[in-house]
Amino acid sequence: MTSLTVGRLARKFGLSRSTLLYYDAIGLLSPAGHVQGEYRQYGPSEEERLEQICRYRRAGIPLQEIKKILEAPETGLRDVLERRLTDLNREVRELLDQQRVITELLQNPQLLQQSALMTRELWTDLLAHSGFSEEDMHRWHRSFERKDPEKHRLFLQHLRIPADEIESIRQWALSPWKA
Amino acid sequence: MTSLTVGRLARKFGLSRSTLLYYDAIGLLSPAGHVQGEYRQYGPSEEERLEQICRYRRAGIPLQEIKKILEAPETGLRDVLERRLTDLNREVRELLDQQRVITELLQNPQLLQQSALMTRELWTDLLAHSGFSEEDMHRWHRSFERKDPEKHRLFLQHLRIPADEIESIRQWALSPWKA
DNA sequence: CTTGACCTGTCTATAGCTTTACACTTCATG
DNA sequence: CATGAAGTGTAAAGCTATAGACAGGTCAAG
Repeated sequence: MTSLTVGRLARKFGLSRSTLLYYDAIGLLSPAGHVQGEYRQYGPSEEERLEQICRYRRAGIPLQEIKKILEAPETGLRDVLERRLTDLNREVRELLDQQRVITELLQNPQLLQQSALMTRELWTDLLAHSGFSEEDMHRWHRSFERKDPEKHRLFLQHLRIPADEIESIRQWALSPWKA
Repeated sequence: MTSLTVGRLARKFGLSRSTLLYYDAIGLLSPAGHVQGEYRQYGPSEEERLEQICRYRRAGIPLQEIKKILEAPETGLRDVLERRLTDLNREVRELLDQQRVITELLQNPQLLQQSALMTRELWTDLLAHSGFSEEDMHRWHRSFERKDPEKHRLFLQHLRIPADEIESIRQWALSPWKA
């Protein structure tokens, strides 16, 4: 009798109890036999179903779509995945745009409303502290350089980096990355 | 009297009317003088404030944080931007993970539950149709190759690409990108 | 004055949960 | 068998940032 109550199942899958209750409420994953007032019992087939759900959720598929997929796997799975891939592309672009906006805000002392002296140390500290790996930085400088070389140059100047070093950074930005 | 009603202001800033109504409701941007039942009138100072709001919104800052920033610009702006940058980094990574999950799902015929013959044509069509540029594909193959070369090889095999071509694709993936 | 287009304020709904509330169960321990 | 901790049930509200429905107001043309 591999049968689990809601809390155990939640822990087993790294979800919260509320999440499973919610899945039950919307009819996405209901325990085997569940009468009013008694504990929910999830069997092996529910576990399998939940595994599927998690897989699709990790792909960012909305719960309603997951429901449809599990009801009729043959119809529309391709479509759903394809649509999600399209959306993902747009979302990634949007986030990268936001990164750009923030970095522009950060390099604009007027907007910071304090004559913060933004030096290279401050800048690299900030980015490192924000979880940018060296490679991330390389990618960031490269896209900056390619999108608007002049602005990139001004930005580097703003960080009080000497002219010759600016040039080498710009070269580095355009070169392939090597760890 | 450069005074606008809610709909006009919304159009001027490319927002929806509901958005401005919501900003009013949460006290983020309220029209100059507004008595119950009468039309909202937004003056020039409200427009300026809205401009700020949009700027921060484009950076993905939550409305509550924007409110705080506008109330006391000197305190915490740096912190907020820095936090947002951290979050952005995580979010981008999550989306890229989702892309990976989807592509894994798509390359798994069992999960597609139809013996779809995934050829290279299908694959590239799919990605192109999903808004991937050539450079995106290059980046994708590169990260795949680096994260798990063997899996990448198997995937290419799965697309029925001949062995010699697979090798050249893997080389291409690791080489720097050039338009 | 009436028609119609285009507003407006207010209220409700959306996704995907999380949080809170409170009473009831189960189970290991003493 | 009593006790306490940890778990469970249900129901409800809260969250973000909008979108949409709906009844009524405004205004120019005819």
